[in-house]
Amino acid sequence: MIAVEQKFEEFLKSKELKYTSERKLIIKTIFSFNKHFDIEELFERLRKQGNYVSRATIYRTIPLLLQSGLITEALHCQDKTSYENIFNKKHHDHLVCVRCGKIIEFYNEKIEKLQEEVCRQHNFVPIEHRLGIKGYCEDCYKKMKKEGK
Amino acid sequence: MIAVEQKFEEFLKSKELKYTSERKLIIKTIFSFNKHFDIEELFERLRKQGNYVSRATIYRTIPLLLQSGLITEALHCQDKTSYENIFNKKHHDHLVCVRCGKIIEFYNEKIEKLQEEVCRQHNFVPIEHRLGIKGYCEDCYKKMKKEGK
DNA sequence: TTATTATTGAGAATGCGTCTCATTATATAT
DNA sequence: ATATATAATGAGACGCATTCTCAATAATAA
Repeated sequence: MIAVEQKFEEFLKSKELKYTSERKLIIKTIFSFNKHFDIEELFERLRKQGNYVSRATIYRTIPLLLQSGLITEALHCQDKTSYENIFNKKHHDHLVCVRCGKIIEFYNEKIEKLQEEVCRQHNFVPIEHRLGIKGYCEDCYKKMKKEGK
Repeated sequence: MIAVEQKFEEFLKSKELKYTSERKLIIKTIFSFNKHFDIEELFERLRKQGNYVSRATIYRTIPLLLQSGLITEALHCQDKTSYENIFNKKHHDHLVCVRCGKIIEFYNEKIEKLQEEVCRQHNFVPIEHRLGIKGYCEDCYKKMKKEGK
């Protein structure tokens, strides 16, 4: 069993919850993605593999994965909620292109440190943060200039 | 007429849209708030003032206020979308207490500069950014410790 | 194996937000 | 002022993501 499955199983056990076959399928499928995903994509991918898992079950499993720290809610790019695999991934923030939807991940140590400082100044105990910068990626910016917009 | 109303009227004029009595009521009401608000709160506040404006109209007015730069979408704290008055307000980011919902606004020049640098490194042209740090405010942290959690 | 309890799937229910359309209000030109 | 063109409104239907209900089933521990 791969590490992420083990971690999820341990999490469930600690809460006296059951590691069902549906939950196994869900976690395996999510971690075979390399990117962000939404509920419908996950549902479809499972179905195409021949593993039907009801939407209700998927919706019920997501909060468990969030709590166990294996996934996190991604930026609300358009309208639908999407998630991101963060198991064994270093924390990072995002540049989101508003034109093509491309997501560039970045990490800046200095920004992280400054955030800690801000929290200290306000006697605030941080749990997590989210920094998203919306704008135009290089390609889209060039295209826009060509189109004279 | 106060400045914010004038700015909204000018915005509408520039788009050949009409400055209706409903839009006047909406903007007056929003700017009599000092804080963040959601659609339902706005609807209720208008109704209690004796100014019924349909939800449809409120929903149709919000994008205009966003476009005109008078309000901005706030962090998705719980589940529902909320907005924030930003007319004549300096940009700021947020500390959000996950226990009591308190929002602390902050501004850090160094963080802003570093973000610009990150964008430059990725040839990314920023439009806007959102930094939200979730955690526990001073009071809630103390209460939690007392309760031994 | 049995008992206990959590989990599942189907579909109903909820709730936010959008759309439709007939009626009304606004802005502009006359 | 009045007429004209067009945008805006409200009511309620609608769409869609998410949650809930409940009877049947599966997982765990004794």
